[in-house]
Amino acid sequence: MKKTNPPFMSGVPELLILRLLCRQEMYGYELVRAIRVVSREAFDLAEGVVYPVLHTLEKKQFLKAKRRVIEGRNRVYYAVTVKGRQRMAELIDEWTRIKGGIDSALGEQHG
Amino acid sequence: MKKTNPPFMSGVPELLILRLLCRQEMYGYELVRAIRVVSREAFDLAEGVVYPVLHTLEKKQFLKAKRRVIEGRNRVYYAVTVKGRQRMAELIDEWTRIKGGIDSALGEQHG
DNA sequence: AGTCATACCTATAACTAATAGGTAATAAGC
DNA sequence: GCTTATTACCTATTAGTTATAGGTATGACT
Repeated sequence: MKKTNPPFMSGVPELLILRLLCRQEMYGYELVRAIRVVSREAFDLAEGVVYPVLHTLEKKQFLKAKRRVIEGRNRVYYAVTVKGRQRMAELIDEWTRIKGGIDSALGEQHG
Repeated sequence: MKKTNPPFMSGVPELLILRLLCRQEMYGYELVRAIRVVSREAFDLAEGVVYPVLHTLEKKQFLKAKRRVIEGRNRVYYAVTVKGRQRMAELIDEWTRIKGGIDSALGEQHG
């Protein structure tokens, strides 16, 4: 039995990754830890989540990958493209809209 | 080409439906319009979305269905069970956690 | 008779996060 | 020298959910 399709998580990994990479280039393993930090431990996305998203975003030309060897280690750094920035802006708009919709449906007593 | 799995929508129909039915019993067709209203037009869930969710929630015993004939029309009213209220509380907790995580990841400049 | 609104339903598709593995190199501890 | 932990990458599979696009039937209104 596997716990999949958890509520409210669709689009979240993509948004977090684009947001972090907009600030600075990073590699996958680094992103996994950064997501924990910037979300204040709200998210703890496994590598098995992050890497496939990176590959998908690269295929869609939202990211550009650069392979580098640092301290004898092979790293794949990702940078956000112009298309990627547009995508992030769209996602933030969607997020804002949906957050507003849910919160007004819940009413103010639920914050 | 079909637009499926839109970002940030997972869990949303379930939460909205539980929330509305917690206030009062409603039937599916009524829910479709109510969702538009309480979300201030942020959501416009089609009947093809709402009905399957209702059936799933009933199977999981989060809802109880009562068939009635009103003004010559057949309606299926749904009421939230105790289990359903617990489920809604869990969903709201999740929502709060995830909203907090995303907003702190985005930073305050994005509201 | 014909159209619109009401009221219910299902089959299919598309996608996506999560799990559970796997590989390989370096660093640290004993 | 050997073992373990950390770094760093990867993929196959599953499970489940929203969205679309249809369909059926009744009553109201023209």
